[in-house]
Amino acid sequence: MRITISDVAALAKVSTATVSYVLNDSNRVSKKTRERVLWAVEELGYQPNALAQGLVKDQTRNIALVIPDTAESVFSDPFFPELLKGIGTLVAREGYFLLLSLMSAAEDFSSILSTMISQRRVDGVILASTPRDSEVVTQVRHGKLPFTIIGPCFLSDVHSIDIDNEEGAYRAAKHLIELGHRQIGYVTGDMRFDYAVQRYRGFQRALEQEGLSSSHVYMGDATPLSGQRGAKYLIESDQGITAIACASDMVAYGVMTTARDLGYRVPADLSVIGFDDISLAQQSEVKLTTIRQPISRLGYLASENLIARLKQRNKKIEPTRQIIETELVVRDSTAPPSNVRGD
Amino acid sequence: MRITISDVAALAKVSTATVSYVLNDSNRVSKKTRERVLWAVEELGYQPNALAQGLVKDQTRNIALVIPDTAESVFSDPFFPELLKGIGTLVAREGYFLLLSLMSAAEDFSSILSTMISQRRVDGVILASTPRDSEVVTQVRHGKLPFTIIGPCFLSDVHSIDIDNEEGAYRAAKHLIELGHRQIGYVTGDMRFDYAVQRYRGFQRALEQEGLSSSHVYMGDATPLSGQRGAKYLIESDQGITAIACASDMVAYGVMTTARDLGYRVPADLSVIGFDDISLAQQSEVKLTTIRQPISRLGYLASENLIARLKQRNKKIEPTRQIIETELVVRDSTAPPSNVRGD
DNA sequence: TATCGGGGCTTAAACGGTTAAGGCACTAAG
DNA sequence: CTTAGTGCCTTAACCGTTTAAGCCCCGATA
Repeated sequence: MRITISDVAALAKVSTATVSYVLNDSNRVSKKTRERVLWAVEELGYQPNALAQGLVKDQTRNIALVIPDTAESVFSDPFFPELLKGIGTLVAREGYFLLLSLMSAAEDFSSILSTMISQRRVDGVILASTPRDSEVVTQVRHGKLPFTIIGPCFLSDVHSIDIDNEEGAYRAAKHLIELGHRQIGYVTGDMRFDYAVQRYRGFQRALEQEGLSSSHVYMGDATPLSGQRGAKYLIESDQGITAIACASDMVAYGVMTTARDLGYRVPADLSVIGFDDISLAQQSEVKLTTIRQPISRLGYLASENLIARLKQRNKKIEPTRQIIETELVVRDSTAPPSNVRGD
Repeated sequence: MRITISDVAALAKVSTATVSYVLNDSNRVSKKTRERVLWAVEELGYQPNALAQGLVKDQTRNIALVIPDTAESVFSDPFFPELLKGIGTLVAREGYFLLLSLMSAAEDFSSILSTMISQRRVDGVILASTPRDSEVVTQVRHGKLPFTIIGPCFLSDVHSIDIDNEEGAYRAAKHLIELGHRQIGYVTGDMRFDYAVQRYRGFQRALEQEGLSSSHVYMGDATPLSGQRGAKYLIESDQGITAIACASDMVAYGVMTTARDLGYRVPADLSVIGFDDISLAQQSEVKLTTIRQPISRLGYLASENLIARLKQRNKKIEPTRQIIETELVVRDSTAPPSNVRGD
């Protein structure tokens, strides 16, 4: 049998109430008694039972991380581990625990999710990489728990945090234009996700602003494979494309390998720019120019937002939508096009 | 306020005990009453509070997944997401929830771990990618909870599951030898982990069995970067190496990129074989020959083992060590060496 | 001296379930 | 007509905490 508060109380020769007061709100107890209690706690190695504590306080100190991604992309993309790192850091520091809920693992995800919420297994929820029109958001909202969304979100009364995808992609395209490129291709991500749509829009805006054609586009799905196909398609369509912007680094990776296979040197014959700045991008033979998004920071801030609200309990905090800026990181995969260089 | 068992009892005009009996052990209640109770449950959308239930039953239905990896490797390696997939599948199916505990996220990991255990937040623990000599194992064992280890483990009274690393690496080397290679290099993983040591031994055994030199070795750390360095080192040492075996696919990836940079074509001038069979390996321009380890299956079986024991409660189950076989997957990155092909 | 105030502890009632034990009504057996 | 047995439900104790309310004692005040 485990050590309970009664064992401590007996050893310290006080009631369980006193022990509890010492442990929670210690200035109500005399110094002498408090020390005796703390000694007993130490002596027995007492730790309060989280369930009993939670039952009376109506809190679990658990936070759910929900990834309702239908695709495998969460798993092949290093996005997820990075995010987890940021979330895990703050959650651990604040004395919370992380309950992981992966859609891909479950036959009936929505029932598992609602079970988790209505059984009160968590105090709050972090929602990441939700596809557009996902009913998961509705469901979580219905659970009446505080929750924070990481990624695009168009609901006004919801706390969310995201990077500026549109602006990021705009900067990427702008960078290529400033290098002198005029025929620029684009390989999209999975357009069922809003981030992919937003990035595509940023690309488009930059090109149209300069009066360039933004029609060299391949619809991909965020995998390296779609990058390979995209590169093949764009290069072989033979419209003199000298640069390809990509919706993600993984896509850019695929683009680069195929470009090389087709005899194009990067960046001499073809400039490639990615989006994300995953660590792999710095380990490829041609270091990828990309748009850095602070993924783990995103996770950190989301947990911070959620935990702050959990601490307040009743006091309402006004819903916020935080947008984190991205950053252009110039490495080796982009250069002026050969005709410009020649001049 | 939430709906409790009393609300259901009131609506169904029975005592809370009856409701509980219906929900748990329904053949003790008359059909008529049972139906009325079930109707009330449905009507109110009642879900039992997990904390209250856990308190009296002394179980949480939470399982901890502990990754005490110090290195970043868990995050850059796709091993982790795959594992999660396997674990998540069974855990969800059995009505458990997954509590994630990542070392890299925590300042004081061991205190977080012991808190989690002694506060009784979980019923059991799955331990993955534990480095050799990690005190985490001791700590978990001290918690007196059932736990299962994924990966190498030399303790006899512990449940563990692993792949046959030694045999896998042996097969990889054997494959190269059978193709006709005689000068074979090896890039190791992070040798602080036993899996890396075991794989290295398998490689060594195969070569020594054939009377070949097993001294062309580069000590890596499981990253693509160390693969790049390893390739450079092995090729430039100029001992006529025609093939390189790698401790992991990520390493093999690095080896291939550098080999190509140095003007070696894969597999014409250099054969490369990996280990893991991660999905990226099939998306590279030269599809990687590798040793497949069923990572997600490993996770699945580990959870299966743990959950089976949780269901038994008191009845002891004899500790087992399961070893899963690996499989050679021949793709495009290996071929006979040019001198042999020439004949 | 009686009253009051307050510090410092304890008592006991929650929290929301489970489950052993008991009670009640009815039927079958002696 | 009692007794025993059985099916079905309820009562109440319990799990391990927290916390409002109460009690006791002591010193200060009137």
